[in-house]
Amino acid sequence: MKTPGEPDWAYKPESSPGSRQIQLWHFILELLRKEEYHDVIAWQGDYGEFVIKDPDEVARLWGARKCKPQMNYDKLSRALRYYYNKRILHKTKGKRFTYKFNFNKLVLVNYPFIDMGSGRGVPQSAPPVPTGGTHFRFPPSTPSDVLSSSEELRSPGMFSSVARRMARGSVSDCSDGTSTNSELEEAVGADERGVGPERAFRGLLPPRLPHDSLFRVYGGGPNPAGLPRPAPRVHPEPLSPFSVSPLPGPGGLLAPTLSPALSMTPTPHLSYTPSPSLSSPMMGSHFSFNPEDMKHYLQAHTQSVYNYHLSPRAFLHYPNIVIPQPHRPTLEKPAAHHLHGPPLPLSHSLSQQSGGVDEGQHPSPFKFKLQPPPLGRKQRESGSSLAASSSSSSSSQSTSYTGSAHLNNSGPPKIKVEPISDIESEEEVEVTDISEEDELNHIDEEEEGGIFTPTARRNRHQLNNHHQANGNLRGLSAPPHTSPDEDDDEDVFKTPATPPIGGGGPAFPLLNLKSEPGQAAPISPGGTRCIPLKLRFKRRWSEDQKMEADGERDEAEDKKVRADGEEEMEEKREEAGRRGGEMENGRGGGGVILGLMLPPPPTQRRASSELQRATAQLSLENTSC
DNA sequence: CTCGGAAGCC
DNA sequence: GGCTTCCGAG
Repeated sequence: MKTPGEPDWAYKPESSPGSRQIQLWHFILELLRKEEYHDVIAWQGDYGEFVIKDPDEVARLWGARKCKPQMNYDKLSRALRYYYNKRILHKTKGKRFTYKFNFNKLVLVNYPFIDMGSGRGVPQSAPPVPTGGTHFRFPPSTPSDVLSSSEELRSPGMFSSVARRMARGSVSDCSDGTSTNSELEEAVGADERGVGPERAFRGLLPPRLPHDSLFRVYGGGPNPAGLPRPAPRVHPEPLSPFSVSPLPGPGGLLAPTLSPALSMTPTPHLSYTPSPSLSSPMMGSHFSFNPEDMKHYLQAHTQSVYNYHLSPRAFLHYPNIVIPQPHRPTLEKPAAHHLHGPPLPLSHSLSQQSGGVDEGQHPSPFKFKLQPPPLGRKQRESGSSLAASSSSSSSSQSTSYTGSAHLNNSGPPKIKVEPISDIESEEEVEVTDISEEDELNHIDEEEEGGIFTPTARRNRHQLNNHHQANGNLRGLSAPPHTSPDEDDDEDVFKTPATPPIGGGGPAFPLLNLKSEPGQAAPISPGGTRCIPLKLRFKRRWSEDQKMEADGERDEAEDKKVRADGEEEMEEKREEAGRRGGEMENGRGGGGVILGLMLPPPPTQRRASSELQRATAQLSLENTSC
């Protein structure tokens, strides 16, 4: 029953956050969102960056959760390091016990309603993400559930069901599973009574939203038009890229919960953002839920980090959605700008692209897995030889975009956009094919989204090449040369977005370019590859910039604030990602991930708090062991 | 401290 | 697959 494209992992219950087999990163997220543990581990620094203040304690907690009394930081950190290759995390160099989630590309859109931060304390660095496992329990535990998951989304029941699950408590104890959680429980417990989780959810969402509704919600529905939102981008700190969720008000149904990520997304440059959002006075008139929005939304989900092991599938299928080719409406500007954000960040690009391509075709986009192929340093070093060959060859086919993308990026980071065509193929390919071509794609993916296919793995070394590839892509073969090193990896992380200036536009826009006719008609039908992407980008970019103006500025500032070598790069990318999430291949097929778009920081998360509480129960630790 | 290979467990 | 455990190296 699973659709062809869907990856197995999507179904895996075990990996789900709430499941017994909680994964370390879920656990970390969980701890991060609990105020109780702020002394032990907390967000700090920029996006997704967190510091383990008390390594031993974190290890202890982890050990407790996993019933591994022997756990210690050394081991835990090994596990964390293990995520480097998966692109889930990376180390913040120079800072002890400091790691950073790769939210950049990963959009946490899924499970939007999950709010992350419970604590108000949540900082700045906290991602707007749903944190922790607690919340996301979506992943069905059983196959049947899985199936249902999709249903859940659409049906009214979904939330409730979710809530129920949550209520049960995900954390299990080692022993039977029945036990509840200890520490957390208490904390949460009290609140919960007041509002049951279910209630909370329901409150958030109207009981029976058709899926349409949901989307609407996300899209813009949330804020009642009137919410006065604080200035969206107030964000003052560099740290808070993720801003906290913008939740609308308390009563809001959804809003809050709904993905902050989505809503927040500034998407400045998405030009055509559909922002239906209410808030904008201009458009406020009616928000109609556009297919685009949905699309965006869906896509976002697709890409979201959480997809990792969660099952996004649900989102995938929306056959009906047809995306018009968008184009950027210049007019509105993303109004979203501010607050609400439609989900779009990614989408636009995606939508356009995918719209055409993907969606229609395959619903299941998610092919991407986070795992990248890690090569060991050694391997890389030694491996260089291998790498060269395959990568180069593959490129040729890639569609124009790909190549173009590279070109653009060539400078600094490498970004790559997948070609649409590839995408499709990719889906299938992912696992199976590994032809040379694929390799390129994969590589690209890695850079962008961090998705890796098996193939990629093998050729990790090739990654080294990618740089070259980028340059060469269009061309074709990449020269062998390796420049491995950690930098690469990092680059990879960063890579995704990179827009030159603020706009991430360029890179992503590639896609748009395609679709956008209005502008410079950049692409001529046939020769996409040949076309001077740069020019296109440039134009596009300029437009975007105009549009983005506000948003960008902010971001720029943020960047300034920080300025660390690498980090800067990353951030840039990140930003790009956010803004431009567009680029990534939207098609789902590929797995691209996108940047998350983070939005401005609204602040409220009251509603969310309820959720949190509800979820809180889930518990972090089981003492039962 | 941090990294990552290798082996092993579930 | 996702760690856990151990460990040598930087």
